Amino acid sequence: MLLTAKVKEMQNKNEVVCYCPLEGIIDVISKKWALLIINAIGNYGSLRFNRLIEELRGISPKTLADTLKQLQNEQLIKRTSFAEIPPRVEYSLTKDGQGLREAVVPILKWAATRQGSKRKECSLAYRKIPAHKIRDSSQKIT
Amino acid sequence: MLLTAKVKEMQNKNEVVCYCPLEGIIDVISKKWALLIINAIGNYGSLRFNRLIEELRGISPKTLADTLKQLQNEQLIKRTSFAEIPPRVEYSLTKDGQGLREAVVPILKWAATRQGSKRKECSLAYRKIPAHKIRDSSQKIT
DNA sequence: CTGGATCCATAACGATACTG
DNA sequence: CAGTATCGTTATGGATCCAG
Repeated sequence: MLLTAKVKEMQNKNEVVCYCPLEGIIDVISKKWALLIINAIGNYGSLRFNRLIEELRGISPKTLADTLKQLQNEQLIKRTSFAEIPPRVEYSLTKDGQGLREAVVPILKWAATRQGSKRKECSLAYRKIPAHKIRDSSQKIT
Repeated sequence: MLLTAKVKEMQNKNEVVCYCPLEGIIDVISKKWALLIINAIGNYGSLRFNRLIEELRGISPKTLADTLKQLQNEQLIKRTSFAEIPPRVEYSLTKDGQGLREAVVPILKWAATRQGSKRKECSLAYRKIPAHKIRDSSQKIT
């Protein structure tokens, strides 16, 4: 049996999962700050630019701006700007963004329990970043 | 209530998941080929170097070698070399590696069903790569 | 056959200063 | 406040040739 035919048959039986949908997304989730940004916004419901700078201790405004734009292009976050003085912009998760935030949890749990992780405490690098904790969205911080 | 205290309380109740275990791992899974390599090996049980080159159409030997080394350091794959002429080396997944392979599936499924994916077929870039299909490990290809 | 060594192009990321 | 502009550093991946 040809490989392609075999794959097709398995796909019909729902035995095959494909990496194709990841195209584009893999470029996003592989970015250093992307998941942390999505999580930070998810933790609070919505966040402003400078608030994100504080949450993601160590990120530069340029990097944050770049990443936010990509996340918008992928429709993972929504940007809402208010015509006020001083200007105000809020970022929140789209439905897709919330979905991604939840889809990542299995990996986190796997990483937490695997053999290689001897760490009990959070590492210094991450302890400085409030956004490294995932909180249930029903328990938003105010 | 202080934020730190709040976090700790939620952690006890298992309501908080932390990104810290990802440190190190995030550098691995974020690499362009890492997930595809793990999946390719998982699809077959074990694979040789040049076989991987074929599966991952487009990867260069250096990139493959580099990535394989990282995956070994993270104990996600195991390298077995046989003292033969010509030399033979086989790569297989460790238990951790299999765990990661499964932990990724939710993200794949999320990506496949989300709004942004209008694609029915696999994109050209991925269609060329046999390893972009996840197969059940009980149905290895021979 | 399995890579190691070398060189190169590009992109990611950061620091800082500045603007509507 | 919410970014942009500019510059520099580093990390990543590819091409090619070579060696045990």
